[in-house]
Amino acid sequence: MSQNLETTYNPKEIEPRLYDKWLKGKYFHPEPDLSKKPFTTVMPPPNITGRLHMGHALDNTIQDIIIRYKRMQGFDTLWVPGTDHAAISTEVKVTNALKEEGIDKKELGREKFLERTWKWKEEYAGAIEDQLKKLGVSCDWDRERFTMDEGCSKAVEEVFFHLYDKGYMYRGSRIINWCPVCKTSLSDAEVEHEDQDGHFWHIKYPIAGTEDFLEIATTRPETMLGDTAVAVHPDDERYAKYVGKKAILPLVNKEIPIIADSYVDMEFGTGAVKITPAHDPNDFEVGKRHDLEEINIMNDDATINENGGIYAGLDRYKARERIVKDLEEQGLLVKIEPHMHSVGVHDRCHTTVEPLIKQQWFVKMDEMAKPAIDAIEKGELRFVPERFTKIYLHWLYNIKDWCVSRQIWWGHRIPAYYCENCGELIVAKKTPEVCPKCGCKHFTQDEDTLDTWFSSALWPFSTLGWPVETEDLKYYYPTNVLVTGYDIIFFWVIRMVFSGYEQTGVAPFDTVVIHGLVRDELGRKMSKSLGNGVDPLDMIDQFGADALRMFLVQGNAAGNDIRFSDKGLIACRNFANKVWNASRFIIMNLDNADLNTGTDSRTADTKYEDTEPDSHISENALALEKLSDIDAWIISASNNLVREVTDNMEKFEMGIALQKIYDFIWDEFCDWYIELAKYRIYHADEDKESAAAALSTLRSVLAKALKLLHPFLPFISEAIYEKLVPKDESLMITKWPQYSEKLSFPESEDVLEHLKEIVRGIRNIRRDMNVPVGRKATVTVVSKDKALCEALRAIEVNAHALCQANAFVIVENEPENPDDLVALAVKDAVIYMPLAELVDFEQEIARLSKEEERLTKEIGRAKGMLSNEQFLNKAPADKVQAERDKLASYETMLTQIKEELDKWKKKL
RNA sequence: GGGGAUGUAGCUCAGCCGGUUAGAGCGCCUGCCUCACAUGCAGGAGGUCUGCGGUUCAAGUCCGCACAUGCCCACCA
Repeated sequence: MSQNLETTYNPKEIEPRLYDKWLKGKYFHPEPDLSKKPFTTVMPPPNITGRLHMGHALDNTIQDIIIRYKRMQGFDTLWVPGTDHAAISTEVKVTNALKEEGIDKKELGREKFLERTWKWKEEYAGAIEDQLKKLGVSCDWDRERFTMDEGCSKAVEEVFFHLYDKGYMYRGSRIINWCPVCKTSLSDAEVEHEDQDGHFWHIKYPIAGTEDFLEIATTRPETMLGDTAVAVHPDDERYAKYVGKKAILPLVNKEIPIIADSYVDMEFGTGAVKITPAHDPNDFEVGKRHDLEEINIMNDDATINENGGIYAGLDRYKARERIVKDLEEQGLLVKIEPHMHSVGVHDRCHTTVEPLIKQQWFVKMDEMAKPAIDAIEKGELRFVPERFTKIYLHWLYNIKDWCVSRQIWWGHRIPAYYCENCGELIVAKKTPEVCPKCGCKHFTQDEDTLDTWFSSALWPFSTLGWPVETEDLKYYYPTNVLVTGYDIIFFWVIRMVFSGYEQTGVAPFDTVVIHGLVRDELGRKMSKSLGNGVDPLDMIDQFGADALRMFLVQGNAAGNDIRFSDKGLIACRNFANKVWNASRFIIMNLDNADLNTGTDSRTADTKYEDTEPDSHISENALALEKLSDIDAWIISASNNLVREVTDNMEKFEMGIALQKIYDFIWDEFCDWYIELAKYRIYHADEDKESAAAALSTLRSVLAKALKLLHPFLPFISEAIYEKLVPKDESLMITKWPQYSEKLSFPESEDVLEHLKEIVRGIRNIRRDMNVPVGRKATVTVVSKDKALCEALRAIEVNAHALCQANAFVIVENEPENPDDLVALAVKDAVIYMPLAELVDFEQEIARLSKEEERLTKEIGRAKGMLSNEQFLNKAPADKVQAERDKLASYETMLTQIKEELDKWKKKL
């Protein structure tokens, strides 16, 4: 069969048009409205280093779902988009791009390099914006920001001055992480630890004036060129006699002190440690305690410098080889052991970092960490899911000062100047006129720029205008929710929180919604080197933005990783198609009805959709129409759905909320309600009012479902809604439905359940007895339940399609010739089908026996529970009663089954 | 070394406050081109909820231990 295009939803035609419509309607753009409550979120700014990946798609989908939901709830919603300059990453990219053109960065010079990088920024920020638009995000593009734009730069400066004045920003010579490839310092957070196979070299250090040696063990023999002591534990009796003496540093032939320090672990290695204060953070601390000399033996590219004597000029690893060889030749190498150890690498380029002593700018963290810690206890900040609170607190409790200066060009330049004459440091907005110390008029600005996270830390308020007290800042700040991945809690979330408290006195948001990573089909991280990345735009192109969005949130609990699969994506696309077709059916029939009655049913209000307290809904309105039990059921079910979805949205359980909508639309609405309503619609001439009630219900319930669906699948829901309710407005600004007691009809739900079981029962009898599909049978249902009988009429009129019946009879009394009939008890009803029209006895006996077994088992279980004194005494009354009811109904059914079985066995 | 996560159908995953017969999608099997949809419809098979112990009238759910697999943090040379 060839595909009929009209019957398949085609997102490509619809999505761009609707996004334009939204933009033109300015629906994403709010102005502070004091009559409303604000709801604000800021977008984690994507780096301008390249295209968006699945992680961005996930992050922004979640934000869009939240923001669309809140917008429909009537909040004045603001979502601020933007991009991040991504200092080191971008500098590396641009440098490489230049290199390919044969241009050397250094030769090009700072100014020209920055010009070039700004061009890069324009290009990539634009591409990112386009990509986000394809995803359907409803952020306010009029307020789009960039971490290096004028306002954000102003904020950065302001914060720098503030911290400097307070003494929280200081310049100091300390041991820092150095990337020899990027040639810049790094913060601790930018260093990743990797376990590597290494070696443990045992080396003899002769003790001056004796024949003795101290045997030390090291993983980095090349650093011995910078050794300024050997340390042992103060309680170590093996070495006590040497403490205070001198060791002779091999190769260098220099005397260094033997000191005692409790940092040394007696159990580990030989218990004697070489101390290299300039190239190891621990040794640095030991050095400070013992006032040791710090000898830097490395250049910025990790080659050995002039302090390394004959090894000068060698790369650190080359030097290691030579040193080991030389030690061996001198008989000072005792042994080499294999040793696993953890090595710090730069998270951007994976180069092994080198601890070096450098003059850098630091932010003092201990005081600023305090309010960020208290925020949790005071309830001013919470994580969803909650378990991430621990990670957050753990980092804060162990926080160290933040090295914020970077030796690169792309970034916010540090506003510090040095007097060219006396070196006096002046922190100021502009180049100072005169040195207050020496009167000199010549200054040099600090060459360094700030860590990229320094500006992102201010993002929630810098984007709203801070430090200027703008209307936006007053109204929209503090923001409400922040959505981000767990991998960036340290880098970003924590720094925003303490910056928010320090600069604005409040937490920058109250809720942090954490999501996981998108992995590939095999559970691996998506990465460039593996080549397993999936481009979200490709997926949107193939399946539509709605399908991608749906895939990213469905069936996933908050904070858990997601495994990408195109099969999952196809299932989501199929759902979109299902919604499309159900809607097509409804709209088509509404149109037909209009033709028949001469009215336009679509412009009428959707009666059961808008359930605001003062709306037109009333008992009266319901009574006026010929609503059947089935209509009442779907209205009631959709009403319950509203409550469930809203509850889950409030908890940020978006996966569950979507699942409920999915189940409702597909299983309840399409598979049952629409099927049951068909006959009434097709036979409108027989009963106009009934058809009208069905159509009205279809339209109302669909409209409600579309609203609930909209935050998740904004395009298709809007596309259908504009056809269903052709008013000049957008679904995205309609009211979020509310649960209403008036639309709750629990009895109808029971009736429906019963009815479903009857239909399934009939289908099952047919199947078990191998009745050919073409063969119709007469079905008789016996029941004294009035409501059920009424509801059964829906089947009666449509029995041919629903259960292949050529006749469907509902009666109160048992049939006179039960022996000639197959019977199936379903609660208070019994289904009879004539034996002559069916066939297989054995199948029927098998079916009944299976049922008998099941019921017997259930009765046993229920009886067990009910004979348990403890259960009767301790369980809540309704649970006990529920169990009694179950037992009674099982027993009735079992009796009937047994009679049936006897009957069939006799026939055999 | 510390912290946390995960373990449920063949696969990928849901499962709220402990309480009907543990669910979905995909895959598989059977039958259907039924006038919204074959991106569909009606059915079916498939589960010792990792294991052990505990709390409870009642445990996939809460607690403890064990095992397995990811992850994050950490200065052991």
